[in-house]
Amino acid sequence: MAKDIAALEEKWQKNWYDSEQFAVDVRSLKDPFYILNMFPYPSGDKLHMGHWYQYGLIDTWARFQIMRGREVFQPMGFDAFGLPAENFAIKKGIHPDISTIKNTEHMITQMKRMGVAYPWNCMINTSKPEYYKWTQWIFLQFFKAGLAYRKEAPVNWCTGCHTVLANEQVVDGACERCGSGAVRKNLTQWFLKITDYADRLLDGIDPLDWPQKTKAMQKNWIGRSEGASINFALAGSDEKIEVFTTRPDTLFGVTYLTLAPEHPLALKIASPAQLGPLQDYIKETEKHTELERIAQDDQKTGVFTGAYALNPLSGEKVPIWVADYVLFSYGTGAVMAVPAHDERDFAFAKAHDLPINLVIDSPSQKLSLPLTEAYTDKGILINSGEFDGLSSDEAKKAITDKLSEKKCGAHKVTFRLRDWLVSRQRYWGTPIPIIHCPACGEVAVPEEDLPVVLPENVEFKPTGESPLVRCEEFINASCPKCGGKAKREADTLDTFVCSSWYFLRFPSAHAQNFAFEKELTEKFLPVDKYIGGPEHAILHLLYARFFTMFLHDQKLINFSEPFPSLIHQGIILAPDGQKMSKSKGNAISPDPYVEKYGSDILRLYLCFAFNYVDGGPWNDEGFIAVNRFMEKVERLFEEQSELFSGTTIPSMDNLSAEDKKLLFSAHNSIKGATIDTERFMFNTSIARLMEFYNAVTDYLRLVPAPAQNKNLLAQLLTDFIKILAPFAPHRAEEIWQGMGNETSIFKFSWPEWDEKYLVLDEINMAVMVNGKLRGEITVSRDAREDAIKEIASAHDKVVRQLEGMSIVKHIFVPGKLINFIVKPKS
RNA sequence: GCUCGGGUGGUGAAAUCGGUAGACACACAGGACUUAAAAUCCUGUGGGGCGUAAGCCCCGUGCGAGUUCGAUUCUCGCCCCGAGCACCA
Repeated sequence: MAKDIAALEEKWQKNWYDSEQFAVDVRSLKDPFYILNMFPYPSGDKLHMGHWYQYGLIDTWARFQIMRGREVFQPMGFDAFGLPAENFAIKKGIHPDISTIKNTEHMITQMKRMGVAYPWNCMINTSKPEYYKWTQWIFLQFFKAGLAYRKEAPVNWCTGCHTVLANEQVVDGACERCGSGAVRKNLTQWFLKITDYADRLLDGIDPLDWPQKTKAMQKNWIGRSEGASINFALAGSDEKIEVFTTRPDTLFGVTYLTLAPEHPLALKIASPAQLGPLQDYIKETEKHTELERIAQDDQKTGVFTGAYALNPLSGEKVPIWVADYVLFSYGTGAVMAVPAHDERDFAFAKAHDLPINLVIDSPSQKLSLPLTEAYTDKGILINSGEFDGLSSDEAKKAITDKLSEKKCGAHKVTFRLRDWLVSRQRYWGTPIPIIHCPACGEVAVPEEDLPVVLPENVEFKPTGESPLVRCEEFINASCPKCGGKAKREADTLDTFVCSSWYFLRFPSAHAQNFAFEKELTEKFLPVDKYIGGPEHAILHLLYARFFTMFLHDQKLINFSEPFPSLIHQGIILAPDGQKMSKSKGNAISPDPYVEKYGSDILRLYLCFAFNYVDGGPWNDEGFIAVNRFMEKVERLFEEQSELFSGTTIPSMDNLSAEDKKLLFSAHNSIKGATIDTERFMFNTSIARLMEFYNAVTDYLRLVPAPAQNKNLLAQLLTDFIKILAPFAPHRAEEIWQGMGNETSIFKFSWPEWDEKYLVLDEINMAVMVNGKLRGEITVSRDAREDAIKEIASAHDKVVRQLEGMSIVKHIFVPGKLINFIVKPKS
């Protein structure tokens, strides 16, 4: 059996791919329906269960859309640059270019074994010069627009991967890839100015048809806070310290200022006596990884600078401290500390014996010094001069206005989002197309010289310095401006840059002269339905939106959101309910199941056993169920094979009661499967299909052969197999061919249901007494309320319930129920 | 700590503009076919109680309240699980 299935599936794969049935001629499509799966990175050489779940079931959805008459475009490519692919190559001891080619080829073979309907003619690979040439080109557009810049900044350095990381790639203070601790280093790096788009990225979220959670995560990541920037004058100097606060209402409660260790004024303002300890402290904080800083989060360390600042409104003189609980990269890198009304400031003040002044009174609890904890809620101002008695909200505005008036502060909005660090000190990535000239500075590589090709013969093991630095023929160049001796930028681009525009490339996958052809791109995009894992909720989805907005502003495309509609597939867990992982040894490989049962059965199982967006633990028993169903279906079509020759379109007059019942079930199933498949409810779609099957076999069993309506059966079984087709494409093609058809079932359209067959002559209605179900009655479809009331009140059980009771009123829901409200007779 | 999900039979799960909870399966039990088993087909299957039986009654969607003729669905409070964020001033 197993062998036959393998041969059967291979036959149809050959059929589809040899005839290029699913290839797309992008120019001939009029109204394309763009279904996009997040593309895989070839960090391994095999498709895992997650790939099957995503690509297999979305292919089912795509085939369904094809049969519904849509001009489906469901392309596939490979996100081949980047650390995962490079680390794989290092582990195997081969060049990443070779391992990438091998891995992608193997993955394509496996996808074909899955039987996906991809337009292979539109495939892309981000590590090929024909692609990364345009990644470089887009980078240069950012550069020319002033949105790609290089600066020295404290950055996250991964000690394991020997490269800097983006903020988004640091998870719990560690590298999201290798888990090594990230240390802070001051380095000169390339950034993309995503912060310029913070407002638009935030405002664009609400209208998106995305999972609620993903939208919330992205909003939190962008993290808009409203407050004020306030200037504190340095006592005895012209110097000013700017702080950001969301609580200007607590300004009179400031008892000290705190600077981040990296703050440029920190050492500058230090008194001679404090300079030594301060330098030691700053050096000490640099050594710690983010991980260590988080671990010691209760102990608030810091050192006094010896300098003082003046409160702009109260004129009070407060000490200035340096502490590493203040982040240099957020706000202004300096905060006004209000220990009475901020937990962190409170902890710091306690630890270093700094004064605590109460300036907000709680409306609900009595506050008095000494406080046992900070009171961080809003309240009424006290000890705040002219602002006493105002509420926090009123005071925020009043104090900010006053500061603006005195020109020492202003209303300000700050974002949590930082600029995106895109340079990496690793080999396997897109070279940054910049030349450093001693005379001209950073110069863009001229467009006609693109791509800047990644050299092959490079010792690429990570050392902390870009491997390209040591590649003489690469690094040495002449300045495009002055022609003088210059050096190329040796860093490569983060792989997330490659994937921030790939969706634009697919319709013009092989274009030589453009990153993407404007007309085609605008015809295909934005993507109609985007599918991928929830792990990209922030990183990729945020970057891609940023790129799209930028390219829109450059007038290169006419839309600014790439993915108006997105869903995340769930995660298939190991049978123990844990995440599948190689290290835990609990991973279920799809391969043995494909070998034993075939790819359609694996696909069917994944469709039927889970709610698509939830996923869940794998279990073998459900697998047997779908295999059994498939075999029953094949047997049914074999037994009924004579139906498909010699029958004609059924007459819908003179149908027997059984015929009508069958027709009802069939159309009910068609309707359910259509609606449910459209909304990714594959499990219930298959349940409807099983009901359809059960209705047919009940009919065959209960209606004597001579009375069976052959024409009707033939018609309905034809509908049935078409519904099955997207879920079990190979097996359905085989059955379809067995029915005498010569062209692929996917060239035929999905069946339509007719509401008129869903209207029954008689309907069941619930009968309730005081809201409790007491019985069921069968009434004629067009029975009137009073007639139904009469029948219902005559029902045995109702009669019993009505004993000694009088009916107060009744609730009637047409077609559903009648509910009698009764009370004891007085 | 904050944000967002979720909690329904022995199991995977259905059903929420409030309207007959548990569709469709798995597993299990009984039966048919078979020398036997497998496969297949039929019947039953939320829990509890009463009854020889047909049947009847009560309880039931994490827990406790509330709104309603009626709540898995809405509101409030709580418990538990998952995911994400986390010194963001």
